[in-house]
Amino acid sequence: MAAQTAKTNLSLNDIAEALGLSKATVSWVLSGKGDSRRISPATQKRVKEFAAKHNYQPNMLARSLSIGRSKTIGLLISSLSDPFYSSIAKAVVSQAEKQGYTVMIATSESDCKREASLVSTFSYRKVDGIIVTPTEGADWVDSFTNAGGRLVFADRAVPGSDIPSVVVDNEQSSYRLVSNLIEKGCRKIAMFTTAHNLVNMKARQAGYVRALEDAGIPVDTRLIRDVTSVYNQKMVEDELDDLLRLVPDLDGFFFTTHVLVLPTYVHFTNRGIMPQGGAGWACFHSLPGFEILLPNMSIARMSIEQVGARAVDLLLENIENGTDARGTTVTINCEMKLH
Amino acid sequence: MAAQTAKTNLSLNDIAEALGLSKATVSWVLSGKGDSRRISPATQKRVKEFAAKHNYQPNMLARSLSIGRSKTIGLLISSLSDPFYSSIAKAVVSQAEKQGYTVMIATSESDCKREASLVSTFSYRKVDGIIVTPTEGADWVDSFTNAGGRLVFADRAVPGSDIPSVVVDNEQSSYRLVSNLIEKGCRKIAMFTTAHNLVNMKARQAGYVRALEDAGIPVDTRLIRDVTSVYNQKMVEDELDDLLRLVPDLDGFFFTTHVLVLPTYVHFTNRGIMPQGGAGWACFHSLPGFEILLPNMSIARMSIEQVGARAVDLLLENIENGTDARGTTVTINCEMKLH
DNA sequence: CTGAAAGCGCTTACAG
DNA sequence: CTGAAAGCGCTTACAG
Repeated sequence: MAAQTAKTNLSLNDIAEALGLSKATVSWVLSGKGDSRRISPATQKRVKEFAAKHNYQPNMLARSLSIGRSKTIGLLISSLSDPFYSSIAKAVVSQAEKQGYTVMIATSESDCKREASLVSTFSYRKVDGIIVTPTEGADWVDSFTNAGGRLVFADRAVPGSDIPSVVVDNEQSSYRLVSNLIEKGCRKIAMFTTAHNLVNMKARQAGYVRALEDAGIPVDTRLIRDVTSVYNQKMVEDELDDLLRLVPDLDGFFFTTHVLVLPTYVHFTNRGIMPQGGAGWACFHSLPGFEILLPNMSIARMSIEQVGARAVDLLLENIENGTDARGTTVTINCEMKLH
Repeated sequence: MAAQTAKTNLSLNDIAEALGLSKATVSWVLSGKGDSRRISPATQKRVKEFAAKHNYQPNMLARSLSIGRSKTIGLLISSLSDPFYSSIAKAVVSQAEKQGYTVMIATSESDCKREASLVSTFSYRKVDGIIVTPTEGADWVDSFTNAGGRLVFADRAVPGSDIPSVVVDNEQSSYRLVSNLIEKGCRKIAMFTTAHNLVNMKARQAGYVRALEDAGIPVDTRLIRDVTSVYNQKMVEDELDDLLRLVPDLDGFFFTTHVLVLPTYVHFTNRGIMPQGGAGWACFHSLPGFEILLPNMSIARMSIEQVGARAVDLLLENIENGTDARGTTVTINCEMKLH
């Protein structure tokens, strides 16, 4: 309203000049070190009041450049459209904020060229460290850490690497899910999966196999189904039809991922096989609506938020203590909803 | 492996010294202005090779401080767990990246105190501009823009404000959804909503009302239902039961938001009212699984990605041209899936 | 109790 | 064709 020219923010220097003090003095009091520097209360008061009155905003760029720390971390996740990754992002952002850090975010789209280039962007921008859900064959890691970069992996660890990681206990949780089905009397339990070559998927399959073996049930490979494209309903249906044809008396279902559940639900319903609220089903991870649609399904709910939060803790710990936590792996247990 | 000390990144100065040149010269060639500055090809070659060999990474902090631009934008959304907002984030991040900008992200959790404080964090950090999905009564706007800050609103505009905004055409899309139901013969169309005081919800209700009026159907307020807590299944059910009791012959359903659909679906199914794949239903926005569960439901699919992308375009345009686009409102139309 | 000065790593008029 | 110098806005030994 008032015809005032947009006042560009004043600097430490402006305050110093206006008050007839040195930049140093102003800097000390504004950074809360006035008392320890034994600056007179009167001066401190003048400075603080002036700063408040004129709404002084320190320039973090300058500060960061000066102290060599930016209080910024980079987050590099595979995707932001997948609720799984956006949950990680949510947790990372909120945990970082608690500790006074701001997060820069980028998505690799599971492309390792992009990943490498985005990591280097973060580097340029002098983030204090990065958190990444690594793609297959990330080759930037060594050069990044050799240059002094701090890094923690979230969700996936890279086999053979000693970069600190926060992961979910895929094998054990799958084991418990499948064991639960067995306890309920299931004997012919199908395993429905996708992208079965990914580390996490392998671990889930291992849990499935171990549960069967521990129960003395032979593994029937006809029951293990990998669908290439989850979003191709036809593919899913063909796989299911084939499965039902070969093993018509299957009595249990273990989904290695939530995304396979709904297509199966619909196809079964259409075929007249009522899912009975998911009794005899078990699923890794959940989707909004499952508790309504499939109240009887057993679920291993990944505490994704914990993955994100712990990753931040681990990273900031390293940053602030100058450590690197090589070889550390934090394993987050799933929250089990068993029947 | 090699017992090499972590080589901290070299600076412009290091290069200059190593090559016996001035920082200026090095800076010119590395920033691609070597030719226009008429620096000898030989020198340019030496500099570039040296930089490449030693993997020189410019310090963006220093660069930003020097030129007064950070090539960074701030994104402040309500939440990251809601797919709607994470889609905005996705679009913003990818569009910004295309133009060489990095995004800092924060979530307001719809708390306007937090919002104000996070905006000011972005300010400190000297982002070139911010994109925000504003909460009710955002009071930081004037002081932010008066200080020269650039800003565009996404998803919601603030009534009475002339801050550039990118919004979805809530009223018109709702109108079309409801008109579609009417064309199909529905006459007693319930409207199921939540948080009906939010700008966007009001607009959707307005579209509903206008569609009815244009068709000469009187608005029956008993058909308009607002549920306070969407995640309280009991509340939703009570509201539905009450509705069915008062208007047992209702023949259509307009959901102002996708989150209300699944609870209704389940409750209806339990009550023996078959949703018939959503025939006679219309919904604002979608959820994964709807196309499978409710293939006959009409849907207004917000092009959220477009909202994010256009917001970035608008912001960067302003940043690079020094304009402010006051009063501009970009309206994104929904993609309609009608039956 | 406070200040003058150097430094963080860039950019960019200004000179020659 | 290239360099010396000032500046961006901070912090922090060092002096007194």
